[in-house]
Amino acid sequence: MATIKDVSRLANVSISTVSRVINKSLKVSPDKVEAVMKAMEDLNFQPNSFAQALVNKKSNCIGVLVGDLCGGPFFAQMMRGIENVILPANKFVIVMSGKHEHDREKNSIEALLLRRCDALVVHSKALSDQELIEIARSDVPIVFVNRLVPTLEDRCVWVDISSGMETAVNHLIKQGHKRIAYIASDEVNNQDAKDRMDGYHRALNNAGIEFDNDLVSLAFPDENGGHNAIESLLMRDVGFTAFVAYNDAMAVGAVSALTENNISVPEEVSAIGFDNNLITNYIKPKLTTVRYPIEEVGETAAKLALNVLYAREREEYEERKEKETNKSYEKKFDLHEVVEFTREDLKFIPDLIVRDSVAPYDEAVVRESKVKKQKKK
Amino acid sequence: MATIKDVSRLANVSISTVSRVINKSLKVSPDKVEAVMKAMEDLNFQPNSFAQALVNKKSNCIGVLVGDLCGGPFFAQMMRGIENVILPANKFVIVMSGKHEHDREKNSIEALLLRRCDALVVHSKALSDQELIEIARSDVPIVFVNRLVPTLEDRCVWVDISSGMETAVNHLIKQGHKRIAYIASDEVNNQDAKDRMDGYHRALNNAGIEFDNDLVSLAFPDENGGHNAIESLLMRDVGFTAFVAYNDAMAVGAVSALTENNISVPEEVSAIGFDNNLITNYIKPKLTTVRYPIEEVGETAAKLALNVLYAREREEYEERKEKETNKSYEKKFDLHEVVEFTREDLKFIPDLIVRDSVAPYDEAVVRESKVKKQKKK
DNA sequence: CTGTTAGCGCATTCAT
DNA sequence: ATGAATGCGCTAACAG
Repeated sequence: MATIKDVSRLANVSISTVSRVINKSLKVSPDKVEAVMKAMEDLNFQPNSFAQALVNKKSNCIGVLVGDLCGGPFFAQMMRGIENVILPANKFVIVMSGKHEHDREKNSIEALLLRRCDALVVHSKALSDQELIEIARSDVPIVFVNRLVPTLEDRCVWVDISSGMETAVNHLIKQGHKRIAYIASDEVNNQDAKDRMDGYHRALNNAGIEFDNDLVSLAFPDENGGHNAIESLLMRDVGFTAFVAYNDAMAVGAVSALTENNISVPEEVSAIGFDNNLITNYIKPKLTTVRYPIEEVGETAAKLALNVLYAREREEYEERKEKETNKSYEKKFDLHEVVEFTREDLKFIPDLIVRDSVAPYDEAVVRESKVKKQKKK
Repeated sequence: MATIKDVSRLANVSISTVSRVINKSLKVSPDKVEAVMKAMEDLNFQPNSFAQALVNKKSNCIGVLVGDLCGGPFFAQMMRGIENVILPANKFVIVMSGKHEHDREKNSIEALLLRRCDALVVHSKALSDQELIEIARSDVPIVFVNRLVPTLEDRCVWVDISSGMETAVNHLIKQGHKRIAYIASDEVNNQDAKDRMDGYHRALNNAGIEFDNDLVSLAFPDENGGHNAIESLLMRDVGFTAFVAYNDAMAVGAVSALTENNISVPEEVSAIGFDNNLITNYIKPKLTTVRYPIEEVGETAAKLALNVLYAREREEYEERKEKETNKSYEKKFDLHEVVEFTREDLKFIPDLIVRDSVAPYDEAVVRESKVKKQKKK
């Protein structure tokens, strides 16, 4: 590996001159520039990123903590969003996965910090608000994803889950439905579950529809759970013309349970899932669902992280400018525009993916419907 | 950020002593060790990884080039396999995505090399064998995934796709099927397509079943393609009791086309997909399919990369040992066991995931079957 | 066992 | 505009 020294020798200049042409930090006479360029070319010179990092005190790396890249497409999409922003900014991405385990998340963040990442994008589920606040005191800018940490709201990019659920229920209401069941997760204390339930309540409220606890059916949040939840709903004989589900897996199970009971979707019962899993597009009928704008979340988080970083660089620049004799620090600092993010910019509302599993409320159909009379076989 | 110097001052020792306790490279008297430890604790000292990397000429990072983390679960699973190996080895993972674009793949590899990664795991689709061979001449160990590069076979971890297809067809043959259709991709020149077709041929051959070109139906490799392929097969009126598909999406489309034609799966027609997509488990009947052992591939690739690295470190060690006065280099080099990989270790055979879409061949059913008489409506 | 010293490759200041 | 010299934080050779 050729070094700056080799280049300087070949180009018959000092290493400082070489450094100058690399960084375009100061004027160098055209002929020397050319000589240096040629030498770099000939030697296939690449600056040693560690030496640069050591002296510049920055690594040009953005650290990302994810849950598990394999836990569905979620993190993969987030990563894509992050990359979309980081790579054009000429920085690298280092990923670590915390698997939602407390110690692993903690260690990973420490490791990322140790690597002197310029900024961190963190998706933490296992660490407490207090711990995150502690971590955020670090010198390096940290941004949190999918979480709203108190006192750090301007560092949090999150998705308003409850609004997503509200949108789904509203959609059904607009189609004329009033008896809207909720196929819910039985992990009731989970924040996600609470948020969704909130959304469900709010939509009903706003439409002046009274909440009926009989329409809520709890089960484990997977396909079987959805299946069972519908069975239990049918047994209750409560009558409903539509449902929203906690997630797509439950919705799929619910639809298949309805089909088995000869209840057609969407003719007799409209269905809406949540998450926009791939499956939703493959089953019949294609499932209307609610989509997290995950990629956008990733992009925004990355942008925010970059901006906090840029802002700090500016601060540091101003500081030095005051204290020292006015030098051309702009060049060294390579100052970037910093844009302001409002609370609204950092908050995402899931959108409805309209497919085939919702039909308008139809009095005639309901009269004939098997839903009410159906008993579990 | 505290430095080694701060620690040495606080502990009243020299920086070398501190360095020694950090790296456990030489014996240090217990009392000093304790003092240093305490000082490190107090100052919350973390060695600067760049300074270390600069002087050690290694980064403790493994670079990974993937296609696109979002292109399905493929790369995510591969990453998990890689992480399973790299993290316990106390190294980091840097990922870049090449998106299967020639220039992007090339740039990403260069960037990874520039970062002085200790080793690279590369999944390249867009670069030519020649380019990969060129790249592999680099000082840093490079391992290729899902590709068999000529002359670099011992650096390639790959999946024997054609054997996977063979297994699938064999499974059907063992169930007594003889008229086995192949729902194939129309991208016939694609290497993947060729491999699968090979497997199909081989299985038939070994079972003494004559290849019938009428049983092969080409279409675009997605759900609709599978749908159309079945339609076209039915129009041909050739008669078949089972099919294998190029991928799961096609299989799903094919199954839905059969259902629409009142042909039941698996009673009248057995079906096998390929890839083990999540969907396969969600449709009715659950789809028997062929699974790439992607995670294992990732693990093996990572292990191989690590081993090549360890082997080089050993070489370098031996070299220095000869030339120089016998010092305790083992400590610096921290030599690792290097295990041999045989060709077989690097080659993976996909396995069959048996689900509900395959039934034994049944003469009686076939007599009644609508398959032969069916025409496109 | 331990402290002193000399780089690793680069950016930057200080002279010129 | 340019070269010489200094130091970033650390490891390792050298000399006690």
